[in-house]
Amino acid sequence: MTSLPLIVLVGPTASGKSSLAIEVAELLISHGQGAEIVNADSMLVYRGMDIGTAKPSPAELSRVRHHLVDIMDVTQSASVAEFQDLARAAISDIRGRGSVPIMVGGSSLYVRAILDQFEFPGTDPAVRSQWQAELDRLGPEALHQVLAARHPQAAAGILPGNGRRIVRALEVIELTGDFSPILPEPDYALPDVRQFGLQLERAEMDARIEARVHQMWSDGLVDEVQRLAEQGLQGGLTASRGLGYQQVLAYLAGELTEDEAREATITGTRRFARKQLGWFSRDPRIQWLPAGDANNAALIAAGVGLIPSAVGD
RNA sequence: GGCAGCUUGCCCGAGCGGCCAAAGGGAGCGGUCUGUAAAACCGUCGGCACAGCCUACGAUGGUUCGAAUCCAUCAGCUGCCA
Repeated sequence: MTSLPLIVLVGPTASGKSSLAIEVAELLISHGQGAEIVNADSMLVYRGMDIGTAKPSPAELSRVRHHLVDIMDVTQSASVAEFQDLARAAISDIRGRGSVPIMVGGSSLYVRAILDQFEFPGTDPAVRSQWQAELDRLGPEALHQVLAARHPQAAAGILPGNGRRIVRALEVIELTGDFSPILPEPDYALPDVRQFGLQLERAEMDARIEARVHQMWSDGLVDEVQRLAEQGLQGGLTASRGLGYQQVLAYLAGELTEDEAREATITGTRRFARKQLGWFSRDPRIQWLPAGDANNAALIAAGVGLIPSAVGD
């Protein structure tokens, strides 16, 4: 074959993306086709964040080669732009050795940044921290005025309460002279991309999430967070915001009871899953499959033409 | 058993005679998004035949032109007294 497809698995948390990826990979491997998994999840990259991220177990990870898992300390900040580079590099390496890359992602921005025509203006820590300081001093509304004075169009596209985006816009304007708050149209930058989404009903999704969070607690999430806290988890911009981690940190700081932390993790995860659904449902290129269906791996492998279809079509 | 307090919309919680369908928060629902996206932000949020009406502030009955707000009785919860 001339080119190998890039299989992309998306869908809400707890829909079974990670294990399906392993299944698909193993199925391909059993047909003599190499396959490797690329993680596109901002939390799985962190070493030590295992229980709360529902990271595949060491045994599962050893069954199929995984990329971009356990590559950072919790004090480092993962960022989309960095992910874009790392993931694209991993994908082309995998293809280079004749294997099929299978990417698993939970957030649309990360997935699209990797797959689509998507360019990020640079960043400068000094400039950033200067505007961040301004934000702390003036508050978001006042800073929005500053932005409006410098670049009315950018300001128009950002709500006055959204301090984070205002800071970034000011940073980019200072660096490049311009800033566009508009997301580009879907347009693949990589060849042969095939996106599959796992779909499930809300009630089912909510039930899975709740069960999963309870499981995390009994698996020792609190201990895990305690351990990570000793490594400076609170200081990590991204890692400390992870669902479950954020809440347990609040519990350990005495701001929540343990029960409240667990409940907050459940509702937070539910909200996140709904947002994921929203993001992905707007991408018409995704082909949807029912989550949990035993035939999914075969359907995907056959669907991209890598194994003969068992059902015949 | 006696005394004191509490009972508000899906949840938490303010209100203490009219301006109350009832502040605020959470959840839910909808939306935004280019270097923290498991983030940040915004809208909506009792029902309907919708500038009006209906239902609603533990239950029932009263006082009042008018009550979530005052009184009485009942029910449940909490604290002190045994």
